[in-house]
Amino acid sequence: MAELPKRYDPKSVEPKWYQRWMENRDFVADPNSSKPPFSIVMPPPNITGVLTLGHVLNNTIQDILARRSRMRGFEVLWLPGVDHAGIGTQTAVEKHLRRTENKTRHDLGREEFLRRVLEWQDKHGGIIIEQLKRLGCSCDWSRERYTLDDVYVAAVQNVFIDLYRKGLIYRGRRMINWDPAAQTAVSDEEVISKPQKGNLYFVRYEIVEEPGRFLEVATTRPETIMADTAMAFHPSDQRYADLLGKHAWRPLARGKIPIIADEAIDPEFGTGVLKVTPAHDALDFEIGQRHHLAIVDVLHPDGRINCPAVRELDGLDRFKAREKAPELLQATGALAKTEAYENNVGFSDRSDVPIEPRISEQWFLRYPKTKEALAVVRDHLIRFFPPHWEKVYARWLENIRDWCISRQVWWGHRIPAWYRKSQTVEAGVSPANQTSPADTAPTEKKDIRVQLESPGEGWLQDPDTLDTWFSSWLWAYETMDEETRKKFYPTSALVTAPDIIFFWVARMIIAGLEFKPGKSDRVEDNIAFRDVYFTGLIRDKLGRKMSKSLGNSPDPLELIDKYGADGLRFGLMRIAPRGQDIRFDEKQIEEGRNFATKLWNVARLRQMHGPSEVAPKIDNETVSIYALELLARLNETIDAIEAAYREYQFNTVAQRLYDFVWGDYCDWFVEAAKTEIFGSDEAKKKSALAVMDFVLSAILRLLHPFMPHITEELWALMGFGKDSIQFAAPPKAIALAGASDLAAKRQLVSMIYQTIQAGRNIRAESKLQSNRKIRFILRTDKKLISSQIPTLTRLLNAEEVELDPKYQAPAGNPVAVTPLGEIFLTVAAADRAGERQRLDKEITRIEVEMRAVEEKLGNKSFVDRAPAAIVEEHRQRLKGFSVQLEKLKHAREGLN
RNA sequence: GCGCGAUUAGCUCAGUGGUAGAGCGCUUGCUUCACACGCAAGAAGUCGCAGGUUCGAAUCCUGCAUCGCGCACCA
Repeated sequence: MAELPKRYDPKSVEPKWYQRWMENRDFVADPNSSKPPFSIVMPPPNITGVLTLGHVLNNTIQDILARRSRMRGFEVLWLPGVDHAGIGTQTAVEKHLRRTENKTRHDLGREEFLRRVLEWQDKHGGIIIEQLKRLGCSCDWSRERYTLDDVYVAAVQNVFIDLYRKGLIYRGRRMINWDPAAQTAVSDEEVISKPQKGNLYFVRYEIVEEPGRFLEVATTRPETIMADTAMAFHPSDQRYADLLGKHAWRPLARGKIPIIADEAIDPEFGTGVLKVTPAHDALDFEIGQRHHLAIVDVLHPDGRINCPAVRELDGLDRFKAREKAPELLQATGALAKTEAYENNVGFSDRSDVPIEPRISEQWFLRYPKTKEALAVVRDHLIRFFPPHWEKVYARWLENIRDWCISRQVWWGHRIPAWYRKSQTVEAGVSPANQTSPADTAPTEKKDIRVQLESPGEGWLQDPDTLDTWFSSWLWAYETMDEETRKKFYPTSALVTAPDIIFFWVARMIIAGLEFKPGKSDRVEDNIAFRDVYFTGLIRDKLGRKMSKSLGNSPDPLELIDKYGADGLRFGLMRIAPRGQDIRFDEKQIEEGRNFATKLWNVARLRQMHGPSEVAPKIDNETVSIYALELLARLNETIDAIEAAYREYQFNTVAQRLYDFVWGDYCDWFVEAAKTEIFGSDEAKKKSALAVMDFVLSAILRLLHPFMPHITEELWALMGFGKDSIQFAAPPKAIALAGASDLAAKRQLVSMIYQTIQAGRNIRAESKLQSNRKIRFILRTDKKLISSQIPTLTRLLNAEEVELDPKYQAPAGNPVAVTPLGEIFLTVAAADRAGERQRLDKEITRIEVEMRAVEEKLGNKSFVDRAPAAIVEEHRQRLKGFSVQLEKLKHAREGLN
């Protein structure tokens, strides 16, 4: 075996192994396998997206689950794919079009525009898939799916048709959220409310029946006054009771509007009077319905004012009009006053512009199976990690409203509905200046056909497409063919960010329950997944969300170049507490890289002492006490890791492995074992190397899910297995109970290690240079120790450690009290004053601790009521302290 | 307004009733035969505040404060 280079080089190792894994088809899932199934479907990233740290977090976790399951003997399917992202992709292409050709999609026409999107997709699509491969993701790429695959499109359309026939999908004119930038309807979930600074305008409306008397109204939207069709106050509001049934003059687009009373008005707000604008506000719309008010729409779909009656405002952008309207009111004396005001405004998640509430004819879904969806989570047929998301989920389902599923974009799944040619197909663009109340009842018109194929001559297809999430909600099973589904559905786990709990997770649960893709009709066979793990959000060092505009989002590919995929994965996982937001700091990735180097080097050390054994045998009886301690700790680590995995606590797994490898293995065991490795006793040397091999092999297997490349490389280099580590069984705790005096031996090791630390401490405190070889004297009555002197000498970096049970220390000799006895530093030059100070400090510390323990033991309640073991522990500590104190005080006296 | 989460060392975070922890940063010493992406030692915390339960609280309960998130309201 060639000597390993000093540093691990991920750049050459990582691509090499990934390529080999692909060539061997190691990630390909076999639906006919006799192994038990484990399956995950990847939350599909946008096809034209690029890898973000969020993706890294997400997919590393999925890869860990997949790889661990593969090692544990499961047939693993990790199904990857991409999403067409309707509005997102269309917007990107439109922007590009505007910049390069100064054209809109309407200039090109639907067919040409879609051709351009495909072009765009060819150019930018698939990048993220290659990036996921760089990360080491063990997806079954042969099954990569796309939400616009032919079969998938057909499935989505069939689901639409099915739900329409069941009466759950309907078309209706209703108040929806309109995105004036993207010019499409969006769902409630796509609206984000943000506080917005603006003005509150107090406008006076003259009473028609009582000229000279005015009703004053506070409004934030003076530009919609032309659409007012009533004035309203609370029925119990005595201030205005006498005006009920009278009329007011609308100050812009002057006209008579009725004065009404409605429970929905808050008398406390503003003047207690509301101007009712049914076309442009959801609450006003409801009031309008109750009072059969006319609906006047004064906005174009792009947000410009549509009101020829007021020439000054007509055609103005809504925000310009909001400034202009008060000026007009001012001129006629209708503006009483203006106050600065901050309120919450709904913004489009997509285009980040204020949403316009708007009446529009759209397709809606009345959610099926909401009660069942609540039940499967409440009864833990599906488990959420961390569980507090169950409440968020339940709240959403309990207050669920119908889902507006049609989008006025061209890129996406075309709605399989057909209209007779004679009928105007408006599709979301509602005619302006309606004068009659909208029909909000589900429409079931005779001249609509919902089916895949055109009914024939004279029929036009609905121009709209479906909400992207209306295709995503089938992702858990429509990505699988029947054979695959039989083996792998329901999926085992879902790993996702919590911000799509409503968009995706909840809807997938509903889809599973409604469409029953499982092998039987039982609920258990149809829920989309068993466990849902919600990751945290990755924030920057200052706690801000990562965003393109802030430029605070590091490029994961650069991080991979710098630290290796394994370093990035491990570093990130170690700081990602379950379901808590993560503050990202590149330092943490550096630590991941350093850890990889540490692992590499300890393997390098081992490899310098000859070839490893493939299956090293450990003899509990002949093995050194340090080895026994290490093996016991390995067992503890394995147990802790198992428990952490069960709770999806990946940071705990990573931390335990880090501590075990760096601390227990490298810092303590390997250093102690060097006595034997460099010693002349061949049997002991062999035994020490076998333990090194045994534990290193276990370490590699435990680490493989987190750091797949370096572990595979070392597995091969060390010759621990002929086959890939990917399918090696994870280590199990080994039986140590048989080892004689295990507890006593472990205690001895602990005492030795504590003595070493004490010795190192007095050396450092005595200001002796680390590289200076010095003599220690250990005063102890423990006979066992003599055989451990070489190890003590090595770990103390001493010239010699002398064992002298009767040593009489000269005055001023540095000393530390340890569980083994006292350890002395024999240095003539030791600084007496410094040593005095050190001892005083130590004495004070122990006295303080002692007093606390004494106090506790003096408390009768404690002695009577605390568990006996704990009381005994305190007694032991007290005894230890007094012995220690006596010795330290003795040493201190010698210094006077 | 309702709900959820957070508050522990300078920073990022572990720690679910019994001696306050890690990594980074900082200080000191070291190129010692795997590793300076390293080794060794050290300093550093009234565990947000106030009550309560308990022999004993960072940990359990109540209230409050601050920060963040979600939902509702948003004239």
